[in-house]
Amino acid sequence: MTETVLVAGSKSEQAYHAVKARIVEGTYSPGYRLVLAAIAKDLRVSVVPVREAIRRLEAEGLVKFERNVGATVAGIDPTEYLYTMQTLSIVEGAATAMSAPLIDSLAIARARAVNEEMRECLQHFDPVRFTRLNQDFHSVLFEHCPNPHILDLVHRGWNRLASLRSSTFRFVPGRAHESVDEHEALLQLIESAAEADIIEKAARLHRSATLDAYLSQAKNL
Amino acid sequence: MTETVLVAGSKSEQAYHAVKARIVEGTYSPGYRLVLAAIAKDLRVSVVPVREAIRRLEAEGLVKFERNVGATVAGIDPTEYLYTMQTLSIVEGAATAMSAPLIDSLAIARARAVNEEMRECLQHFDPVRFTRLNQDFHSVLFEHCPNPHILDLVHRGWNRLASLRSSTFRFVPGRAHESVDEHEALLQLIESAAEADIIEKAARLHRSATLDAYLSQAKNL
DNA sequence: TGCATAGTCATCGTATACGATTTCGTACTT
DNA sequence: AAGTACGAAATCGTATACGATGACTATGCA
Repeated sequence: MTETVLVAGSKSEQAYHAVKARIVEGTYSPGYRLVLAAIAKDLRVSVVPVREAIRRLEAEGLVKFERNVGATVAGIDPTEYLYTMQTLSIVEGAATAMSAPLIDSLAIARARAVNEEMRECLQHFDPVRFTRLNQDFHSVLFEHCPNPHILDLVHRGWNRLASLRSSTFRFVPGRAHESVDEHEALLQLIESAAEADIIEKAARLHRSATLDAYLSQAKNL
Repeated sequence: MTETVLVAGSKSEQAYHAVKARIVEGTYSPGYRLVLAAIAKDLRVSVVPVREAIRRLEAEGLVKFERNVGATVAGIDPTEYLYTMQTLSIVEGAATAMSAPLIDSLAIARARAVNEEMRECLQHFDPVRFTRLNQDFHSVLFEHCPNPHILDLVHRGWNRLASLRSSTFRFVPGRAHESVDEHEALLQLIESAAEADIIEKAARLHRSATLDAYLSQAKNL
């Protein structure tokens, strides 16, 4: 398995994807200090493309940047988490609703299969695996969204959440069960070609509920 | 009046704001070819900070970038316009709804005053002025949104629309009158502390209606 | 002993230089 | 006359180099 991506195009691209990957997979955990020279040496490029990469990641909110000081991996303080989830609930809800009429029965079946895997996963609960399946499931639902801007916003939201090291469900394991049920309900709405409004609201609430669970959990700490 | 901004901080910042300003105010119109060296010479800096600025603008969608070819001011082909308006309808609707409970009566009065100006403006219709007032009006409504991510998305949407040279209402003057009425309706909803759902839907429809008007207009060309 | 200040080190910010790629124009061939 | 191929100019991409800024440490004074 080659470490460096082959199709990388420009060095800036390479650097961008490399750093992003390390953030998402947790090699660079929140608060990690991103030193340009060090990354450049590591990737065998000069600092210039690395700078560009960092700035792009900053624009996506994965990295916090301070002039003349440096870049750090954006922490997920609880406030940020709230903002991100709230934003995602809105854009993902919209994306799912817009996507729904375009989802064929094959894709529905695929999503349902993933959801069944999630249900099985409830037995020997593994939050990390569960979270990845969760993303897979939702991807099927919103990926057909015809508006690329909205789709992009959804992706950005998921990316930011991914930089939470492991998983939302580590904090709120109780949500996992409900989550699976709500997924099935969502699928049935889509199959029955429900109104866009209805689907949007369901998708939005599904996410808000996870956020609420997290918040009431956090309050007890 | 000094041409260069004083608080500009880094050269990258300077370049970013300078180029952005020129795009928004129309000095660089859509399709304009942004040549790094030329801009750098013009701003008395080297190309490196200009590159960074361009990349940031690319991330915001104001600039289209092609490897080894160059950057151009993002055109507003009708499709892009549609996507942007659709996205804006969603995030602005949400922002307005979240903002609504925090708007005090003073701000309401201010918004109403702006709307009255718009109504007067209907007599000797000036699309550019009308559009600016329109932005002022909506700013009052969504600016209190407590979620900075969502607010940022709204601003980005408006910025992209601003790079339309003059005005939406140049194309759909018929919408102007209805628009003013819908504004008043929105204000009354907010004053009466209507449910967030209701406000969100109203704000969203208000924008979609403009989009629909544009689309049916465009179909006739 | 504690705080202030100066000096050094790490790191970022920008300029300049050169190599790589694309595009456009011109000349040649069919 | 039209199309293709070659070459030159324009522009981008990256590396290296140096200046600027902020952080840390050590030393001296209160």
